[in-house]
Amino acid sequence: MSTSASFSPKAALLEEYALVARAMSSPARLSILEQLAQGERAVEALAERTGLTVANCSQHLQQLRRSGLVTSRRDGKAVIYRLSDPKTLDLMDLLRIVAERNLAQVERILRGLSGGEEAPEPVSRADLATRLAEGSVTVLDVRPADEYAAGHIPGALNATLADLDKILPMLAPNTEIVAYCRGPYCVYAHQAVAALRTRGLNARRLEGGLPEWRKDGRPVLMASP
Amino acid sequence: MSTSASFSPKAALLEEYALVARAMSSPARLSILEQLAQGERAVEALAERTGLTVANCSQHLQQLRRSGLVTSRRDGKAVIYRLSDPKTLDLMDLLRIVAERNLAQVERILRGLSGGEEAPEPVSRADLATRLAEGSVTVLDVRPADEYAAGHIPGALNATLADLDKILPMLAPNTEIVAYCRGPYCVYAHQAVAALRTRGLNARRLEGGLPEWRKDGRPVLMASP
DNA sequence: TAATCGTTCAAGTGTTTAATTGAATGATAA
DNA sequence: TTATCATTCAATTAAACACTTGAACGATTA
Repeated sequence: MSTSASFSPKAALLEEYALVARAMSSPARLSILEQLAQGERAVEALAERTGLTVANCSQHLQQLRRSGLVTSRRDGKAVIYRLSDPKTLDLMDLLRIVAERNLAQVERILRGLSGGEEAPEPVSRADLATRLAEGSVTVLDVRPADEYAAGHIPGALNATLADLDKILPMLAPNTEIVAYCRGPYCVYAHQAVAALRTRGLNARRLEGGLPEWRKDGRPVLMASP
Repeated sequence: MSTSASFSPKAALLEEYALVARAMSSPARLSILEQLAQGERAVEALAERTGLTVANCSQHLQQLRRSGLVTSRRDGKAVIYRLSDPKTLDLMDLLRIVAERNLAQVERILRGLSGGEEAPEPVSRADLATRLAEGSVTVLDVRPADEYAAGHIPGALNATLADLDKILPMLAPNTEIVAYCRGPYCVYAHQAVAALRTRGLNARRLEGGLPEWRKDGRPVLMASP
């Protein structure tokens, strides 16, 4: 081009920034990042949870590593990956927010998740914390049982979407239910809220998910070892 | 995996988020976004300032439009593009921050801009505002003259890197100089600070650039019409 | 109405990417 | 050591992308 130096530092910087954006420009890699937001994971676990083959997942992880978003360490035979920077969570969240604000398609999909009904405003984490202290709320963790076991909001019940009916008897009809899942990219909480509301229950979604709750420094109950 | 959008709503959502990230995954498009952060622009102006051909620039703009990051309107013969959402600025800034924190290469390039010297901490916008009120600082706008004319921080001098020596006599040696340019993606301020410091002057960089200053609601002096 | 100008489209070329398969690595356990 | 297991590499195919060129469009002006 017409820039003064053949290797302008500015172009080099833009190249690096673009590398990070490119790492986030594939649904598969966003899915991996969402998993890593829950905590560090081995390749096989990531592959299983994202529905990718192990080899393919490994390739995507290499790309994420080149972009600096994840790092890895060895633990025996396994290679464990993790997010290298908590700010990556903020970046993913902002990416989602910008997409929601500017892409009509996103609005449409989210509306579809709520069964066409108007979804209520989510509950902020601060609100949930105060209401938990009062005991004026039932918290529902909509993630798979193993993720619940690895850590959850103290006092939360656990049920996947498929098991939702089984815990209905435990939900007092006049107490509001707050559902959460993995985080802003996870749609379980959206779907659970829609399902509960069609059953006449008063349910809302927690803003963000467990990683955001943890990042705020709020208490998380871990499984006893 | 499936390229056809909505098998599962979750996959469809990730696809949309990835679309936004993909739009930011090219140096050319980041360069265009940086220009649009200054204000709305016609295609030809964007092409000239980014060093792209008009046709190529137009293609990139189509992609940015598909991702929802920019919108356009017609003004006579010209089509004027602008950022559709101020949050895009935040997203670009966070992308840069994450890249700087996690890619050693970025650190290296930035160090190169400062001539190997340790660069001083940038001045926050709040600090500059109070020190401007005191008159205890000289502000230097390092952008091209036409961009300076279109709006700048009140009281700022203007000089490009090439013209820096011409304004040296106007800089009091015992008053700190604060240099700014287009924003966090622009390297002019970095380079100007390095150049001034080798001349023995006390210079620092403003955090962010004019778009960020404006976004904070701080005063900007516009050219009289 | 026709001519003009800025912008966009369509087609072609060379490069990069995602995903698959099967083989190669590297650490552990027998 | 050898066998085993999780992970990565290498080679392949099909798809997507960046950029160029020249033509087409749409609003303005002559």
